[in-house]
Amino acid sequence: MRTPRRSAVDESRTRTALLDAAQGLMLEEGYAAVSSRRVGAKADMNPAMVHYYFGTMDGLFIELFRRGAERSFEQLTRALLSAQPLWGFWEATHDQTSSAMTMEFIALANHRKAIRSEIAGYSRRFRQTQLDVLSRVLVGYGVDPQVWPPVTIILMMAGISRFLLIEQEFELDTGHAEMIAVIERHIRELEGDRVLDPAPLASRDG
Amino acid sequence: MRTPRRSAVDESRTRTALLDAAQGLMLEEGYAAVSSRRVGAKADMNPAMVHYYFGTMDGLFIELFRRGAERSFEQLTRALLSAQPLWGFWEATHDQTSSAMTMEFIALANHRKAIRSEIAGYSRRFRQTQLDVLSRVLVGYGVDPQVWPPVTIILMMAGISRFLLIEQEFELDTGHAEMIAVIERHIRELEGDRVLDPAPLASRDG
DNA sequence: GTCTATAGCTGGATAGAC
DNA sequence: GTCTATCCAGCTATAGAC
Repeated sequence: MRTPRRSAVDESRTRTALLDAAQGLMLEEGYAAVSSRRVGAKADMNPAMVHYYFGTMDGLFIELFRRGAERSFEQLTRALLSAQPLWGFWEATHDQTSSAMTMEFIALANHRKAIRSEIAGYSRRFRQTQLDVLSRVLVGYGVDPQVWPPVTIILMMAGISRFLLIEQEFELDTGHAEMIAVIERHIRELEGDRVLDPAPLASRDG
Repeated sequence: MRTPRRSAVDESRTRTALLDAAQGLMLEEGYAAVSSRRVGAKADMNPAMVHYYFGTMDGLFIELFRRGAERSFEQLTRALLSAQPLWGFWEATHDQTSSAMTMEFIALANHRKAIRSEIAGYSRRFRQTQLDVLSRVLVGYGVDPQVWPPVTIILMMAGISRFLLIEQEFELDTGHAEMIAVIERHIRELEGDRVLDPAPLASRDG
């Protein structure tokens, strides 16, 4: 009997507007801009609403993190279950918004301990899912796990992708095209050309 | 006739103590903990000293960033000019303190524009130096630049290293050992076993 | 160079009216 | 659910004594 995932208050339009406002501020000006007053102003609402819906600012941050994480997890799952899981995963790691939010939360975690454990928990879950699916996929492609353990391929793609995204925010792009080309060459060797919007398998031949 | 690099005020003990205090706070509690009051308290000094030495908080942050960047640059140069430049570079990317500070400054840059251009400028300089040296080195090792352009090797090592460091701060280490093993296996193929504290070439048979 | 004092602002949180 | 009013804390920055 845990807390129900969705209470009445979770679905309120006001609540969603506050989360949206907080996310906007975080992306545009960093987490330090996310104050109850500024969130209220951006959502055209009274600052006191933040406390009514989330209690404390920590509460707001945690709910915002969870909302984003759940969305990313759905995106990840869809990517991994598609016909080209490697391509899907690689593209999922490019999500600019999600990556920028993650960076802010990582910085936040330094002085908000509740955020820290939230991030750690979700990260474990993400990694496990990636590993479960891609381990099977890579073995299927004939990649020798002694030479390239699946987890290293995941860490490489995730790490490089995030690094490039961060650099992009500073208008640095030296070598980015070459880096992407090298990675995609390897993906292509395993999984063929990227097929955009591939038809679901079930619909083939009706 | 630009501003001289080192004025009298630059070498003051007080100034150094303030920078040290700011750095400590930043690492322990994140950039948001770096206020003139807290820096003053940590350095056992009056908060007004911060404004005397740095003018504004932005001034403090910029000087702190530069001090760290200069130190890292010296470390990088030493690593690249050593007998095993690839090993040296790889190890330089592991600097926990430097990486954590960089993360904080990246987050800061989101709402402090002066920081943003400071980071971009130094990053370009770092990348250029890495590229100049490692391009020659890798060609010397016989790495085909058509298949593995030097810049991709740099980006891979830097990106992966930072990713692992971030995860470590959240007590995540799944696959880290395997990832490091794979990278070091490749470095070893090019540059042999790591020789710790190698004697300078000049002293051999000297 | 160092300190006190203080102006002026922004923020978190709550009580209580409606 | 929403809003007003308010308390208290912490912050930057400056003026001016020593």
